[in-house]
Amino acid sequence: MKLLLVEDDRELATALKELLEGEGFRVRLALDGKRGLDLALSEDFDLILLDYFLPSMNGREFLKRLREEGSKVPVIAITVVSDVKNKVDFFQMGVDDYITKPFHFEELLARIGAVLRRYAGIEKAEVDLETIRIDLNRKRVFTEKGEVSLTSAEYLLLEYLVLNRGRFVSREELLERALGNYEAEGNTVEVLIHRLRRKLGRDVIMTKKGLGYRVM
Amino acid sequence: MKLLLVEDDRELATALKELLEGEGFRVRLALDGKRGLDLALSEDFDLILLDYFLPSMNGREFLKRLREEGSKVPVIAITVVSDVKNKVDFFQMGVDDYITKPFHFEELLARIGAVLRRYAGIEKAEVDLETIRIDLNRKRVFTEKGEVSLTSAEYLLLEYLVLNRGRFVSREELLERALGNYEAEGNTVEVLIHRLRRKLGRDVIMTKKGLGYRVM
DNA sequence: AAACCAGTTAATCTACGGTTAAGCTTTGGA
DNA sequence: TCCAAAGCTTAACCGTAGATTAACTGGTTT
Repeated sequence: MKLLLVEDDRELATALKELLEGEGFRVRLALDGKRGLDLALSEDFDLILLDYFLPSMNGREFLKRLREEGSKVPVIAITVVSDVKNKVDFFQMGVDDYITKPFHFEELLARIGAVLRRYAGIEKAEVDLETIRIDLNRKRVFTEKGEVSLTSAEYLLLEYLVLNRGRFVSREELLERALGNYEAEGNTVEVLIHRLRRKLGRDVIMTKKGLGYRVM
Repeated sequence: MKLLLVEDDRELATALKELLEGEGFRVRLALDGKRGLDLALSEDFDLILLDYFLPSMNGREFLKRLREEGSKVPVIAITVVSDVKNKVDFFQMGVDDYITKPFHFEELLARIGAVLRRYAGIEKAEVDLETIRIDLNRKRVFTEKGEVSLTSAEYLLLEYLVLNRGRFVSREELLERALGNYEAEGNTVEVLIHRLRRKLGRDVIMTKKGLGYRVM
């Protein structure tokens, strides 16, 4: 397993590198964003660990360029504070997972393991419903008519419903758990459900007044 | 409400403790798994918050030992992995809920509330009657012909009758306890019973004049 | 700076489902 | 076997949860 660690704090970087190598990973180190990007594009890595607040090039910029070049390498972002408004913003950038500093090394290992497993396809990767099929790894959704393109929020909502299929999920739970929005206000969920139904068909998601939404 | 917080990160632990105490909980703190387990087994707690990645004893081990000793205290796991595979594992280990770091305090509060409520209530599972089967967790009802869709009020009525099966329940009791309507007026219950009978079959709910309704 | 995209908000519309009402049927005591 | 009271059935009513549509906003792209 070949990892790329992009981290400007030399001390932390070398410490992490050694620890990861102790776990059997091969680790390349880049002390700034530009070099990191060059490396990421010129070599094949299984995973990139990216400090999100690099002085030279921040994580957002890094990710944008990386994805523009067509790279699909999974990325775990290292952030300082969870100042991200909600999950949508974050995952929209193409991050697979994130961890907040300071963290325990075990936590990082667990996340690396989870992401790698996800990408290796060891995890259950697909869910087949009556009329739709969902690729959980690639985050793609297919109907009888072919693939449909969902926005981030639409996808998160659908995924949550599918992973909890069989039971009714309340609007509040969807807002909080699926979208990560804790100041539940407004009818966002209703609008997103409506859009999902338009794309997937009317009968994939059912409503029960007072209980919430259910798939299947 | 007495909580046990098992968390080795001293900073996070004390912060959480204070926040929880601010919410009116009594909180005991254990900074490692062994001490946590001792406490859990020697005192009565309403709920345990367990960091799943303790250095000394991990969550799995903790839970195994806890349950081996016969404790039925509900446990909320604090974890960093967020994949579904583990969700199943967790619940198999006897975890009631879990929350992934980093989390908002409000979310933790919500989950604590949910678990406590669940435990305060009647134990729920599945009830099999002669002709119908009821999944109390998912609020779903099946007859020989397949699933029937009940409205909220219909379901509440049926659930109450089933949980009190064998005895006659008066119209007033149903209205007040099952539906929560304390200004008993009109014949709502009769209409709902009628609709239930139409959906479930005539012989599931029987009437005794002057006494009320009964499910066997 | 104009156009675009995606999530949220706001305003309006719809219909679900609990309630009411009115007439019908069954029960069981005299 | 009568007949009131209790319960059943049906249809209509209507408030509100949810659906729908369009406009808004902040960020990003051209």
